[in-house]
Amino acid sequence: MRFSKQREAVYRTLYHTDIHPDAAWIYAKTRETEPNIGIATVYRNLNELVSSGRIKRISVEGYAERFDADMREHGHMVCERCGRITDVDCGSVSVACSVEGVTRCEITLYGICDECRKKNK
Amino acid sequence: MRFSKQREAVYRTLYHTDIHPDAAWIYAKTRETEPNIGIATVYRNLNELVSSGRIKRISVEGYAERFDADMREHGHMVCERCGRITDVDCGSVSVACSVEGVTRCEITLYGICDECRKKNK
DNA sequence: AATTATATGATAATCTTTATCATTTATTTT
DNA sequence: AAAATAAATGATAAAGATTATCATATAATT
Repeated sequence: MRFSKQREAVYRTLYHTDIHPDAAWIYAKTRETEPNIGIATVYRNLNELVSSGRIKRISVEGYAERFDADMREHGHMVCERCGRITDVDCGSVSVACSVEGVTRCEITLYGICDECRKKNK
Repeated sequence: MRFSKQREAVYRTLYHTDIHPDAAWIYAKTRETEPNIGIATVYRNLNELVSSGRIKRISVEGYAERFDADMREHGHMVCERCGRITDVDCGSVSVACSVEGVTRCEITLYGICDECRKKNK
């Protein structure tokens, strides 16, 4: 796999955020430094970065697919009100439900995040 | 919430399968007993059944949203080759990574299912 | 420098899901 | 039981997300 200017840029965009963005956000953000990049290139590179194990795809109910460049083992907490995703340490858990043939374990918590809880109280 | 013939039919279709199907499958299947039901009605009812806590929505990478009428606590194993979803007992796990504000915990394992492993050996 | 392979950007196409709206079905009220 | 109200339906348009296509551009190899 060649590391083109565009692939580099997409990766860098994702690497420098912790908001677990979707492709549209990554596209807009990457355009700030790479103004001619096309949306297809963003999707293409996200897919290739996922295939090559450099980033993770996160599937969340009710939202477009989101991405994460943090490859350390961790879970996600999805706010059902604002959609924000925050990292959760679930390191020890994946072992507990290991099954034959499993390559990875995704743990996703749904609920209301700190920010949203504060707003409503 | 009123339980119309159509809502009943959609629910029954889902209740009687363990393949964790998507809306298109549920639509086709429900049409066998309810030949005039429209796809919009299927989506509408799936959403309402989810909201009212009668069924679960399952978000899986690379597939349309899928649904499950089994409300007992369990995890899912998604086959990366054939897309099949099978149930996994993870009952004790959700407690282990509880976080403030969390309402539910989804555990999804990705890997290669039994069937697919057999085929390749 | 010529050849080959890979990546790009624009855009069309596809797939999934939701919105709209006139009609139908069910429930309440009179 | 008829009229009035509320909710659900089905057809289809619209929206949103993602992939496919393809001519062009860029990089690697010979």
